[in-house]
Amino acid sequence: MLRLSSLFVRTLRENPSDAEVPSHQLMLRAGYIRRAAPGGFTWLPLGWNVYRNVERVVREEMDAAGFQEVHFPALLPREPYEATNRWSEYGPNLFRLQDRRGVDYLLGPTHEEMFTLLVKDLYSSYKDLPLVIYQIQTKYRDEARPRAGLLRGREFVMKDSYSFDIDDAGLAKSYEDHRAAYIRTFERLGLPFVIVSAMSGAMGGSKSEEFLAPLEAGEDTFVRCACGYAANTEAVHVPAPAAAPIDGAPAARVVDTPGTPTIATLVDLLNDRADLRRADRAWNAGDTLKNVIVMLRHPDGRREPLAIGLPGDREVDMKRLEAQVGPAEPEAFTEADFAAHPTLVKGYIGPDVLGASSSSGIRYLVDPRVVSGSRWVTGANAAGNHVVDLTCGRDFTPDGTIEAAEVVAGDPCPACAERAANGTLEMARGIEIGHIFQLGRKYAEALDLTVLDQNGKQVVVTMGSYGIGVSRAVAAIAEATADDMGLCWPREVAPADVHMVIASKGADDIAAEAERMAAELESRGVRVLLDDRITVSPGVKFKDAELIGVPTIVIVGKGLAEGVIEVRDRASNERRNIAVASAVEELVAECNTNTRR
RNA sequence: CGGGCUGUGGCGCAGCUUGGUAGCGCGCUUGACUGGGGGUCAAGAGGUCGCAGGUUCAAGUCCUGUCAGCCCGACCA
Repeated sequence: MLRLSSLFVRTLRENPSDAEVPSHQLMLRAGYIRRAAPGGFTWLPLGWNVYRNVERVVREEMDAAGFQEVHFPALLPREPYEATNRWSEYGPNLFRLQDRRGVDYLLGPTHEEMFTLLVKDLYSSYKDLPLVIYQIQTKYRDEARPRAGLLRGREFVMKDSYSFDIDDAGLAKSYEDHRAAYIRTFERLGLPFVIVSAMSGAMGGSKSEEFLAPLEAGEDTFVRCACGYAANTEAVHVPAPAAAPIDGAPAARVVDTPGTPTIATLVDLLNDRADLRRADRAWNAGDTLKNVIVMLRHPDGRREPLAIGLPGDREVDMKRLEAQVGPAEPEAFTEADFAAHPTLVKGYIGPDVLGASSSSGIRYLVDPRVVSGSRWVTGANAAGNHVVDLTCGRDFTPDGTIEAAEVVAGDPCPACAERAANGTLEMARGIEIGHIFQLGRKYAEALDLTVLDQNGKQVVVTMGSYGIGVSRAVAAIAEATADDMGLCWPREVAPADVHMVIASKGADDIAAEAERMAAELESRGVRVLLDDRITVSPGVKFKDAELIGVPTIVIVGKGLAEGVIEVRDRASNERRNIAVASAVEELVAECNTNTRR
């Protein structure tokens, strides 16, 4: 039994000024956590209690799925990370340190290498596979900007698991097993979530999905549609409109458009000039074809220019672009680069000089909306000149398409488009609480993890990695369930089942009866947090109970004279009186309606 | 790493413009009253004003530097 008279906690009446998001504010105010370092938090008894419950649920679901728990050190040697290049690739986000002899170590940001080596150490036959092992471990990442309390720290707890399979079909199965286990886990945690497809980045065709808790405090932007489609913005495939016939399209003509280096100035000029005005409607930015040049830096250091053609009403989304061109990294096209490519006239770049076989030789990829037969106003490769009715497939042929344009609310939903429906996308924010990933053979190859197959041949193992942010999930649950009175935990993770308030001076008959009931509840497996403080007024106790957020609040007070106590549901705020005689029975039943322990 | 804001008892803040005894509310301690919604009264404890230089007879206040926190952006297996 927890007693508020002795519990190591101090609730705050006001929000600390350095906390912004609700979960952070409330967990500080209710005495669950204290900041200990930039991006590092101390768990106080109430917080640690909740943390352990979340961890227990995660562990139970992993075990139930047949995954086996192991535990690595957080302090790791450099060599394995050297083999996969991540010692350098991880960059400043990696916490590095040296021992007394100057030997390099790191604090593990994630453990793919170590798991791969462990399996290599022990296993060598296809008969040993499939295998899934996991750990619940403190991770370290030197985040440039820790924020929002537990939501992005530099030290946090992650459940990371890794699957090892002999072939792609096995990997797909392991992946689906994890997906199902994650769904069960988050449902038990009472955490609302959406599963969005994510980009696999440098890994090519591998599959990856994120579990996002759809909450404003989240850092991830995703899109969703009423039809159920949801995706990370990086993974959205823009539906291509139907190609238009080229025959009959008006001939392209170059027009003099002085002083129009930007889309806005160009559109204004088109609408102002009688000879250029459209008959059917005004010109808008979406009628123009903007050609953006970026420089790609390949892992080997090679730099390659890339031209991206997209409708003028859209910006290039750097995250979407990066996801497309990885492992190369896009950089700005500098003045020096322009100088090295004199055919490119800044502000007036047109498709004529773009493309692998053009005069510039620059690869030219366009937005999927630039389909054959579409007509555009675009640069004429001379300062102050644009070309109108330049028709794709007749006047220019791009080298391919690229998903690099920003996605905005109201864009057509790709899933709907496939079945000729017309749903539109809305933008939403989410907290990434889980990520499942078909890694493939990258780590197994780098670290030479092979097994013998049925034919006695060495084959490279294929892997998946799967993460749940355990400490982050605590904050996400707080965020998802809190209301304007305070925290409001689902019973499964709450620090107690019943918060019993003694609404009297204490040390009297009322207190004695409360003590008796609390003890009996505990003996029946109900976790009780008893507010037995004798010098604290009832109002303070009620406020604290609401702030602390235990799901059932029981008030033992003046009703006792009529043989009743009051029971309140923290979430719904419903209250009712129950007879003292049957109180324990009723409370036991109430606390078991949600399973736990 | 860029932009903005902020550092004054455990928490929230005022004081800084115009340099001169460090203040308020909450919390904490003691006592009395009160006892179903952060109650009342009285008496207390607790702060080298983020840090380091500088200007000055005198710096929380002015100047320079630096560190830290928060927010936005960049970054984020």
